[in-house]
Amino acid sequence: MGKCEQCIIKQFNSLKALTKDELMRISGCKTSMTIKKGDVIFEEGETLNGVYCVKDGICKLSKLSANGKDQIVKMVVKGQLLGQRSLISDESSNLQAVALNDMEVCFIPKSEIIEDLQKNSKFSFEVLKEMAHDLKEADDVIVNMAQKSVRQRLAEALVYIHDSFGTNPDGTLSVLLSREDFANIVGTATESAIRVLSQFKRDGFIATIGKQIKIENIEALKRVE
Amino acid sequence: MGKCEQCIIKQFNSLKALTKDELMRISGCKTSMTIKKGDVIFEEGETLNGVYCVKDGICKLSKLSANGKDQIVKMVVKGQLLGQRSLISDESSNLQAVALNDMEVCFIPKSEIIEDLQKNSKFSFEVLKEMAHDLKEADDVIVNMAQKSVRQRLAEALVYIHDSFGTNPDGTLSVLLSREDFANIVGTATESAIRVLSQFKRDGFIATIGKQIKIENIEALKRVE
DNA sequence: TTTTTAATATGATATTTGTCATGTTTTATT
DNA sequence: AATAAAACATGACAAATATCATATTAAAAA
Repeated sequence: MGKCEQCIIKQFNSLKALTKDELMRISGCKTSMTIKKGDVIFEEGETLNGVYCVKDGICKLSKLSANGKDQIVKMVVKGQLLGQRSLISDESSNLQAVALNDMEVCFIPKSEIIEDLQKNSKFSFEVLKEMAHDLKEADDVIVNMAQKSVRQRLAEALVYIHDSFGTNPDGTLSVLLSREDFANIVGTATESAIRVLSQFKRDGFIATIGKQIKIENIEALKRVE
Repeated sequence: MGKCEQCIIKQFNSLKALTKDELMRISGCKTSMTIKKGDVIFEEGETLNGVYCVKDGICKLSKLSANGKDQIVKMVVKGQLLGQRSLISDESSNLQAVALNDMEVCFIPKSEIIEDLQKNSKFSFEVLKEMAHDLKEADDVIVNMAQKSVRQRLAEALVYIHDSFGTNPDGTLSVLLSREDFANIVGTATESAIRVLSQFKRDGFIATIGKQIKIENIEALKRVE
């Protein structure tokens, strides 16, 4: 089992603010685990007993709406933490987390991390900064959902996924999402998402290889209105 | 000028976690101010030099969308803080704040409060809890925007405003919003918001006295689908 | 490989929402 | 009080999106 003190992943999140001693203690009680693509990491309403540090892979955070559709609220990648919000509010999870890839994560028990949050103000300030960033992003998503068309939102989602999560050697998006996932990010019916993607393909903005998507003209996607 | 140590407002926000000494220091450098209804407290993109503690009144936080419409993201009332997010991220404001009532606020300079955030971990943990709560609410708004109809969103907005901000003696909502404000909360065209309100009136869910709104059947509004 | 199942795709149509025009009421100003 | 300006209201129509039906294709299982 790897040691937190030597783990490079923590450079990308607020755990970097912990002292060497704190990291050694965390290291001693953490659990490394592998999560398979499609597996549920935690359910909406579930009580979380700690946070996950994502060492590899990517997952989606979604919430079930009254109409039976899942809305994807955020995607969490390698380097980020998962579950901090619920931990801090001391509430059950507001969202469901499902792996989009095979993932490697470390689970850190609540008791250990809460103590550091309350004592190490450098650490809690780092977590605070991350949360402030997430809140800004969430506000921006609200405005987009409320004011932009499905076509615009889908174009932006493609650009976001391309820029944030990168591409495979053949140029296809490295995160493989179903058409339903795209619909659930954008907040529309699966058929509508498919129709818009088909249109983008006809326009030459994207190409598809099976369900894989390759962005052919990112500037055109950015210009979509 | 009032003293922070004796101010009851702070019981409603994270300032309660400050020590007596810290409060006395804050008290010495804060500025009390009155803001008139309709006045802009800060603009989107403006650099904030501190936080506001709302002693009385209410304001809206909104963001201008590319299509020229303002989207109201949150409302801040008596007892709450304003501007913490930008302060923590050390970025210019993502949102515009406009008073919906005459307001009384205290302005606390950034330099004073940042110091406490970094040194008093009890305080930063309280701010963290507030931010976590805001983030949860924002996630819920995203899901509503994406998955619910204008009619549902407007019904929920009325219930929310009723339950959170209360009513006048005559039963009308104590926060007086224009039809345009309602449209900007719900994320729809002003005409659409007006139409839905008219329908609610015809259905007997609400009554209107000029632009004032009185909720007649809150249960029916909660059941709207 | 064959069969079965799930995902993707598209047409037809209904519903929701936006836009523009225009009239009415309320509020502010002279 | 008279006038002007803003906010509210509603009709007519257009555009966007959802829904249902049904192919088609791709993936999984036998």
